[in-house]
Amino acid sequence: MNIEEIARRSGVSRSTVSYALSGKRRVSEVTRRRIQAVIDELGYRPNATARALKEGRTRTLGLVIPPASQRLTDMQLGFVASVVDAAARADLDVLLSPSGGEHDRSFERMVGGKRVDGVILMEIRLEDDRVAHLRHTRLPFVGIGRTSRPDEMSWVDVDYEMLISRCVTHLADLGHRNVALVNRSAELVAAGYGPGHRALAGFTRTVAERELYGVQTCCADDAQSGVTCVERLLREHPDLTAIATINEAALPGMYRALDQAGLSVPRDFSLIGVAARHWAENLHPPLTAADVPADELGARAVDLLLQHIADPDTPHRHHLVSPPISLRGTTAVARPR
Amino acid sequence: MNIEEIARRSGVSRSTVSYALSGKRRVSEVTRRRIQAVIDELGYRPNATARALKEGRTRTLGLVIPPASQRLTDMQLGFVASVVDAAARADLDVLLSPSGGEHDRSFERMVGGKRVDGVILMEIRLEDDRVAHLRHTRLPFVGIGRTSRPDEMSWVDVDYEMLISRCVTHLADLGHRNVALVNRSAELVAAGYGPGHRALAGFTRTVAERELYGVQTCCADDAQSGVTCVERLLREHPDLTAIATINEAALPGMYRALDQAGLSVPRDFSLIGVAARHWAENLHPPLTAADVPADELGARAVDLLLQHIADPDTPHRHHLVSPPISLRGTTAVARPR
DNA sequence: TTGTATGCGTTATCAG
DNA sequence: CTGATAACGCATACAA
Repeated sequence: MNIEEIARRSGVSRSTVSYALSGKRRVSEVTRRRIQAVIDELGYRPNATARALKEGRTRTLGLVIPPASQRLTDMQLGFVASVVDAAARADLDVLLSPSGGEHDRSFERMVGGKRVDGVILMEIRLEDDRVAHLRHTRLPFVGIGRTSRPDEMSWVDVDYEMLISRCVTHLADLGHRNVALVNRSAELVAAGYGPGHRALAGFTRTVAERELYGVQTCCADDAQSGVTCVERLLREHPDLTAIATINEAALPGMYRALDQAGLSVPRDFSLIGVAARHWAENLHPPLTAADVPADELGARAVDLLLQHIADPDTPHRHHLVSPPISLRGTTAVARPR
Repeated sequence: MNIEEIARRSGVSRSTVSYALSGKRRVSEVTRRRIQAVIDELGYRPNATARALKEGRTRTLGLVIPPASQRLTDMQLGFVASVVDAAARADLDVLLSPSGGEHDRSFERMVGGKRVDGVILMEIRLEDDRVAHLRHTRLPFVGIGRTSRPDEMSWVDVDYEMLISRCVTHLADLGHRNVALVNRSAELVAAGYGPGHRALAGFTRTVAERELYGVQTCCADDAQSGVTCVERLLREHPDLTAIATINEAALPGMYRALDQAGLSVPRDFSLIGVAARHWAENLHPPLTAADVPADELGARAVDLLLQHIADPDTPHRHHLVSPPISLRGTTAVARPR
């Protein structure tokens, strides 16, 4: 059933039906009523595809997420949820593209096929082919995360460098002299994943400033890796009294390893990090952490994207958040092991 | 840039370009080469919207998820990931609709606007308006979950009744006589959420069969609620020695409450449940649980949906899984408190 | 082996 | 206030 059918049954032309629906030109009250009655009776809804073809826009946003195979972190899930939510508030749908590498089929379909009016890109690398590609196509897009050239695009991001710096400062203030950074996976960091690099930069800088002894290690994004990673750290660096981390997924394992090493948190060992609030609160004891406002970032990303869609010449804008550290149960004054 | 432009620049007609691309009729090698060269040079990709309008299908699957505001459980996230993955393998995209209630705008857009070739429905209630609506529109759909009339649709589901029954049996075998069921949220159960009702049925039945004392309670889907819920259970039912649950999100809080009550798991108190494997393994100690194979279910749902799309008259099919309980660290022989 | 013409369902312009 | 009609970009039946 299409607009033609409604028109016929209402005894009017297709254009009148269209205008009755859109309100873009006056339609007499009686015919409007008659049309509406037919529409209600048949349950007619305009075909979105035909409309998109005619209007040149799909009323759809693309969301590029990390490949589904690797489980999304709680923070990433928060981004997805808030993007979908914000889009729904603007009556827009969200098309998902699970694409990590550069020449991904679903990404290509979405962008090349003009399936969306704009794209939100997650898990951006310092050098990211997808960014180059999107810039070239002139399709509006916004990053949750940024490349090494911040001015080339609009983005929202978490200031990992600042946050890890604050974490180290907090540990130093508590008297910790030997601290470690547990980063994201080696693959991710090797691929130029921004947060990994920026966290390391913040760690290195602050360790130097406070004249601490610092060690950095990568760790795969899962609990088991968290266990082995912390076991190794404790073994190879017996003086360690604190860990800072940006690796949410490894945290449960890190807790477990500390527990099994007979170290009580925070009495014997301090733990601090950057994480989604729910994640931090759900750990036991709850993690002292900079709570990333995933909701706000996702909503902001959608806002920025909508601006670019409305006016492609909108200058690039950026939104860098550095939420304060919420003191919970996992940091305390240093105590030699 | 469109197919017309490619045709002009290649000195052929639009249809020849189209056929060169689709391979649906012979095109001489030379012209094919020439066309391909132009396409490569301009980076042309057929417009997906126009193609969808012409072909009458969108190459897109709709995935209806619980409203993003309420955080998805790990299991639900697993479903989403596996659906997206399976769809990508079939070169299909996934459109997300965060819709809980009946008259949701995004759901209506997706279904009424014919934006998708088929729908996968999550978090189905025993009586679900969306199911009725989809049946009425004759749009192919598959449930992850099922209504009270299993034969009215195709679905995949977890046999919560069976699984909770097995959990209770396991507890009874260990000598537990006073056990509790921690269900999903009261709102969800009141709304007729299937797993909540079926878990309760399995619990009630098995408690009776084994002549145990059983108590059931709802609990909101978050850690804090898990804490208060277990605190209350321990207070009001001092003889309780074990809990079975299907509430993933509450589990961290349940652990915490037991810990704070001075009860060591599993020595003083047993805990068992139904959960995604990663979730169970990440808890500390790892939860003895029936591991829901979210990946398999999501992939199966896509399979079923593709069959219905290919042939709308395919009879309804069902896939009910009841994975075995993985013994981990949280159940032991009953010890009176 | 290739070209022409039609229609998918809308919206919007032009005419009345 | 309303109707006829031309696009939107593509795929395909029909001609040649």
